Amino acid sequence: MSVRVRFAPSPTGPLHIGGVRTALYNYLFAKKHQGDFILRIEDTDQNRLVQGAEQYIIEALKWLNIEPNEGVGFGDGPYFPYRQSDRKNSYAQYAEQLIRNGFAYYAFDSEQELEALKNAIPNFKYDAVTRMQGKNSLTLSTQEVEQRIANKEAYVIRIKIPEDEIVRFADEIRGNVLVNTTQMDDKVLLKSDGMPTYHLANVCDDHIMKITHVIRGEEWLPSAPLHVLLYRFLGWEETMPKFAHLPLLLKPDGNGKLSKRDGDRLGFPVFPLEWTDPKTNEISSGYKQQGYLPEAVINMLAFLGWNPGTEQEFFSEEELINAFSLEHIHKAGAKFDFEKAKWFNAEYIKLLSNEKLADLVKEKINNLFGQQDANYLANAMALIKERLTFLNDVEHFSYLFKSIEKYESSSIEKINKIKDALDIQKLENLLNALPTESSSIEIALKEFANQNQLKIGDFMKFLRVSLVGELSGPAIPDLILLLGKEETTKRIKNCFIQL
RNA sequence: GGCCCGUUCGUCUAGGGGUUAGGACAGGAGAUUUUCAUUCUUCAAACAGGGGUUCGAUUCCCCUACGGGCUACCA
Repeated sequence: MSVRVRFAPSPTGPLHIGGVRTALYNYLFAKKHQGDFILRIEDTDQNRLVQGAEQYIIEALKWLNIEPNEGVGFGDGPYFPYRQSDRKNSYAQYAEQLIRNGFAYYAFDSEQELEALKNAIPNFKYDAVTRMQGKNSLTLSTQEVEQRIANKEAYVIRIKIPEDEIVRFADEIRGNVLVNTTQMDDKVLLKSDGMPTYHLANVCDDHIMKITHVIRGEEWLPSAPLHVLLYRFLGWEETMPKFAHLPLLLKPDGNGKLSKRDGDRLGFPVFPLEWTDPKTNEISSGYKQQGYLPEAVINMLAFLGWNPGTEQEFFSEEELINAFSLEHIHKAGAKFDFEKAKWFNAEYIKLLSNEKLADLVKEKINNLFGQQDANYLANAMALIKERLTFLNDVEHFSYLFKSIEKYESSSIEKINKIKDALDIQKLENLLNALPTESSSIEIALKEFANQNQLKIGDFMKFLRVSLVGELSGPAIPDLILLLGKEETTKRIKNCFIQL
């Protein structure tokens, strides 16, 4: 049987980086086994839908190149539709089937009645010992139940959890997990608005869509026994998917799982793409807009909870697919490491060709500094590639694209004394006759300094401040080569005058 | 509170009955460089605690502590 896995987010907001990792692991697992990766939108809670969230999920997966081969936004497959609200009608019949077979029941308890029960009974849960105190088809006569339904009275359908049984299943990551049904409660399967809850919808759809492995976050572990029971009661236990519950992504500091707030608080993105909340207009930053490369994000995320078992740390997507396995997933939660994310990104930028890098930043550069020649831009990238942590860092290198507007004051102090010793006319002559190869230029500059009794360090500092505006940056000869004789001469004269 | 899951350097992790407990990020020191960055070398840094089992436990078992998750007509 071929592997089929799904990523099933709920469109209640932008896709969180933890969700992205879940999607990634599903994707890698599917590709590794030549299986299918499905995107299913779990929008059974109509109250929590957020405008634009579904589209965001689709775009985020596209940017990261973890594209499903079936599902909402990625072309229909054989189990269309892939949005649960569009499958609404199919769930009630399964809930009814459970009732017919004695595995579920109607419940008419109002919100207030439930509240009263909670107040009256410490640690109340709707279960084998308390369900006989509720208003449901177990306590009401058949006639009354029919009457209430005929009267269109609101009701939910609850699962009837067995009284005292051990439910067990083998988690692919955690091994055997067992729970006694006395710990479980009669969860609502079908809500009063006719929508299924996650539990019912998820089990039905996974069965119908022939999902073979459910790979999801650890927050689902406690409800896995409920799902196992549902498969059993629905008669699908034979083909029940395997479960793999992933460790959670935790806050970098302190405790708890990573949340949207942590990004704002600690200054790193928790979302792949920038997101504007449609209600509050609040903007949350995205990896893309911050200048991350999708390959770096993927590589970084892959290593948060998984390892290849070797010391290799850079993986192309193809290598990731080959190396991936559920056995190498760590059991404990992983604190998100922002420093490591930055490092991965810087490394991936270094791996880029000058042309590719130029291509990625040209829009930003052109907006900031005016239209640049493609060739020039690529040459400029060669000089700063190893200085970039993010693509956006190119904005700090204005001196490559326009003349120096102001010199850093502390740098000026350090080169003041050179003015008396330097013959600017001689220097201009030198520049006019400069070689066209970096190391030769360096030799020529050093000779010039020697011949004119200039300390090489002072001379270089002067050149640097002239060309850059401050005392840091790429090698002087490379800078001269990039800027060209004319611009170089202009900047040096300018600086000399202003000193 | 109850239930479930977890615990190796600050962080991500490898390992697994006998190892100098390995790597990476971050940090320190040094080399290279006119500067910064890069690169290279190098240093420091961990098996939560207590009981077992065993000739031997970081590794297996139990307990405790700590951390996390769940406990909705949310997913």
